[in-house]
Amino acid sequence: MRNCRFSIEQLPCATPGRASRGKTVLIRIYNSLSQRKEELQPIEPGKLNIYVCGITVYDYCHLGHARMLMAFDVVTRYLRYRGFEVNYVRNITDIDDKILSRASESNELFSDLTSRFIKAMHEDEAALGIQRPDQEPRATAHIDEIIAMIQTLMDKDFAYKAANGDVYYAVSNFPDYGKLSKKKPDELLEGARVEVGELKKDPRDFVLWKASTDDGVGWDSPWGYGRPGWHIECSAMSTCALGDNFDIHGGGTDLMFPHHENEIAQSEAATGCTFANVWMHNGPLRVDDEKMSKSLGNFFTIREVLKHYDAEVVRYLLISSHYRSPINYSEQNLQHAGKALERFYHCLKDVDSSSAKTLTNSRFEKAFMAAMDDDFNTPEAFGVLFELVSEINRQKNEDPETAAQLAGLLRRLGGVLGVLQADPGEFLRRGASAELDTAEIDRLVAERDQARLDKDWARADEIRDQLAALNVVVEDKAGGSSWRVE
RNA sequence: GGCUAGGUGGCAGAGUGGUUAUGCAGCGGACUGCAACUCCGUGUACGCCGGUUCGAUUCCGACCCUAGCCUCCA
Repeated sequence: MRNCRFSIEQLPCATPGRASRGKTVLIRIYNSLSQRKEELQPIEPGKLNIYVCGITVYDYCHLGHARMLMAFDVVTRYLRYRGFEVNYVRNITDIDDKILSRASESNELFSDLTSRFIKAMHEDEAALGIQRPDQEPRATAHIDEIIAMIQTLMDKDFAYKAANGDVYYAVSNFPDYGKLSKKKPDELLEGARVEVGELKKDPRDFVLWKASTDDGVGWDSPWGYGRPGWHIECSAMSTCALGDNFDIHGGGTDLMFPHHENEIAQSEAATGCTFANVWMHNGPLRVDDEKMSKSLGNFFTIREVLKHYDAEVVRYLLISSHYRSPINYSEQNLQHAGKALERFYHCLKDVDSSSAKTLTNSRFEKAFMAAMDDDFNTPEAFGVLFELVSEINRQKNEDPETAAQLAGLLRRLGGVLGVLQADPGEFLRRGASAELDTAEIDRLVAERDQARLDKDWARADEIRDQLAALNVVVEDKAGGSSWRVE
């Protein structure tokens, strides 16, 4: 059974699509920290501060990144649709060992390398229809805040300088360490794979400031020239952007330990406040049922995938499973995703909703919200949208006006999830390759229509076969045939 | 080994203490010149073994299996 982790419990006077500023909003929380479903936490009316661990920009974004970006894209889109004023912050880690080694390989400034990949990331996001965060802080722009936080930790005896110049966090001084990932101190100490360095006082300790060696990249600090550790960057950037305490902290489930655990340790030790109220972790992405990795040869970047598959199909695949479940990226699942979208677009194609009255308070919209309120249950929400498709098809002939309104609703709710915004005819013809002579196809289809009017079935079938050889399928309709690519 | 999360019909994927998920595929029907497309209808499911219960896929316990994390990782 799937536990409810995060559910919008109550939103008085919530007029869908309209801001409900100033209303009292309660969020039911059942997250990794509290493990209590009943716990209700009021949040600042109408406002939600979200911080998500972003990307370390040393290469093109891959499908795993897309999964994370998509999960929180849907979260923020839905919360906004529900009337929340969302402040979505997602950082960029632009200083890191991997970045430095890549820069040295390609013989360029590390900042040039990160600039390139940040630009690429923005392109990939846009291609997938992912809305940009409200703030996108970069680690290198927050060195002062990072140093200040480390200094605070030093002052409070939560950090110490080691013999080699590195500064470490003293885990043993933070009693709650492990509360997020539910690890007990002795388990961590016993873990055979935790390195026992002479520099660390405790094997669980982690680096806050790395003394810089000979690569030349670094900043001056009270502990000497160096650069920040990864974990402290997120603590400093989130606090700087959203304050000591904020509503939701997100990221991939693989970051829960040690990254998010360390963030809690750093921030709560430094500020004395509860760090994030809710922790949301998106599940992993797998490829053909295996972990995606370069060594397995199943590693895909977003831009590679989008060369072969439609962005909306990829989006549908990524959000048709629950955000916490693993997703399996495979050819077969992509095809299923494409088929599902075709069903929606076929429905929309036949009904013109452009001039229809906006439908409010529909039972479909209520069901949609009920699904999404319950921890962003996108699979169930899509189930509701498919029911809506059935209803539209039923009403199409009986009550076109109602059908048009329902189609408008379908588009509007699809928009909340970032899908169903394309022109239906255009979507259904996507995949038409450049070699196809569309004018010639149009001519053949028209000729076949005439042959059918003349009841020249032999000629009509001949043309149909001819088109089929080009992978073109004709669809006969009352007012003339259309075609699409198989 | 430790921790965490799972095991649902041919596939994908929700959910529930007794009542339809949904999509794809299959089957039946409508439509069609015949088809295709589309639409409508339709199912064989809840890892194994115990327990609680009037009743469990749903709660509890044991077991088996899988994945993630424990090292950089979204």
